[in-house]
Amino acid sequence: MAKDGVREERAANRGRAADELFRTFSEMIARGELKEGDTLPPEREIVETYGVSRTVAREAVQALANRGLVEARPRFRPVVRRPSFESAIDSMGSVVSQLMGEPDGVRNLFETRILTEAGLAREAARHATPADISKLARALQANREAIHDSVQFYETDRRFHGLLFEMTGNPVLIATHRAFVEWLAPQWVQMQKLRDRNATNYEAHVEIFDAIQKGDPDAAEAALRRHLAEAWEQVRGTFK
Amino acid sequence: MAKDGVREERAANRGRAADELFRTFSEMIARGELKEGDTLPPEREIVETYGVSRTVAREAVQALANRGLVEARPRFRPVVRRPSFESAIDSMGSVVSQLMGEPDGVRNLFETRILTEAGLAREAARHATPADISKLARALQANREAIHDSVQFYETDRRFHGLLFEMTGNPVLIATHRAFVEWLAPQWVQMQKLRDRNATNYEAHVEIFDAIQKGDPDAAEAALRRHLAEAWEQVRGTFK
DNA sequence: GCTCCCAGTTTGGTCGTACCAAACCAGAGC
DNA sequence: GCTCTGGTTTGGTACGACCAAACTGGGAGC
Repeated sequence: MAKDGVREERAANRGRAADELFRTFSEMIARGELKEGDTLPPEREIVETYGVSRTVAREAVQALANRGLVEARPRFRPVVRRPSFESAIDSMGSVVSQLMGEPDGVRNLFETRILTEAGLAREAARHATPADISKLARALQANREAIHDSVQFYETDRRFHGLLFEMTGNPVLIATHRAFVEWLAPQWVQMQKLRDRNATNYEAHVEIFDAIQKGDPDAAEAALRRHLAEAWEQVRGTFK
Repeated sequence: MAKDGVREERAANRGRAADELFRTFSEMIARGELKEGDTLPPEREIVETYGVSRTVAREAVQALANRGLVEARPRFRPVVRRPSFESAIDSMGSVVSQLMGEPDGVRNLFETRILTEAGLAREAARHATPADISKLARALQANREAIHDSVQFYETDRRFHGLLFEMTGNPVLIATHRAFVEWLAPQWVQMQKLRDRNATNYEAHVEIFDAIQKGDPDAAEAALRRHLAEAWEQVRGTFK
């Protein structure tokens, strides 16, 4: 009863041949048969190799692209991208941007950022190496020099906060920072014009840095929370 | 007229008609024209309304489904799902599972969990309401009663930790917990058999609870870190 | 021999039609 | 009122065709 077997398999798969093809390719990528930078076969070749229609082949490739496992551009063979937490977070992008519509969405995300970064500040205060400290010092210096250039200040601000994430050497956290920045950026641009805030924010960074350098987790967390809470007030202010 | 609009737009974009359609629908969802639970039009109707081929219509719907904006099942009209952080994290699932292949992937993720949960433990110690405390107490009680049933213990364990996330009332964090559990679960099942560990883990939970109840953030964090670090050792042990 | 250009080929994107199977629906027959 | 039944709806799949842009190879011109 081969037919029944096929039908059963289909039923188990919710009846989608494309899903099976999708799984086939993702497993190939997982196993390393398809390495980063490799290209998928042309659609017409997939058709022939796997005995499916081009419809199915295309759907599978689209699914791979949607999940960030391959990068597909018109008229180019899809390129395999080894999945990173970055690409994972990328795939959330469009969904998250929808959530930003509601004020609570922004608030919740920001709150999460505060919690995460507060933890990182403590971590930094406890485990920062001299090399970490000097990196932070340099970022702080750059931040100070950019006080009168809001665009530049934004960059150096981002860099300073980003260092807290990078110091862990944990790609998940590094990707998380990128996500925070990317998702919250739209809320930020509106307040970039408040130049007088730059000096205040720089001072806050100094406080955080000092606490980390002294190895005082409580002070580091407190300073960071003050800093971000203040930033939140500014964001919320431009809302209402 | 709508037809001409669509065609013009496409000409400007030089391709990717499906992306246009995708944006059209996601904006409808964002604006609330399509509410949670509503159904998308049948594919053949989309074809007619927007003057595209069924290929394009299907691709757009598929993209919506991949992003978790709609839920599509064979032979049923796609149902609109208001994007939640949960669905966003869902869309990362397949990518993340690939990353778990590398030991570092698991470690990095677990490290992130420790950082997050340590922060939550502090938060709980400082801001837990009597209601929160009693919820924790009940979870702890259930945890104790399940010491001799590993499956049940796993459930109550999960619940106890989950409460730390839920206490914030922040859906981002709640979804994060679900993600941690889901992604790390495969590493967990292998160690469920170590029944003697249950008692140890329960004791750790008690420590955490006590610290929270006393309102001692440092103790709460320390207890939680000890607990998770120990769990990590167990996971790593089953690896090598 | 080298460069440059052009026609033919590859490849993804779109369209249209056709058919299937499961779910749905409405009316017949009891 | 109930069940059975056959037509309709709807998503899934298959072919086949055409387009536009990128790629390729080889010949024209220097």
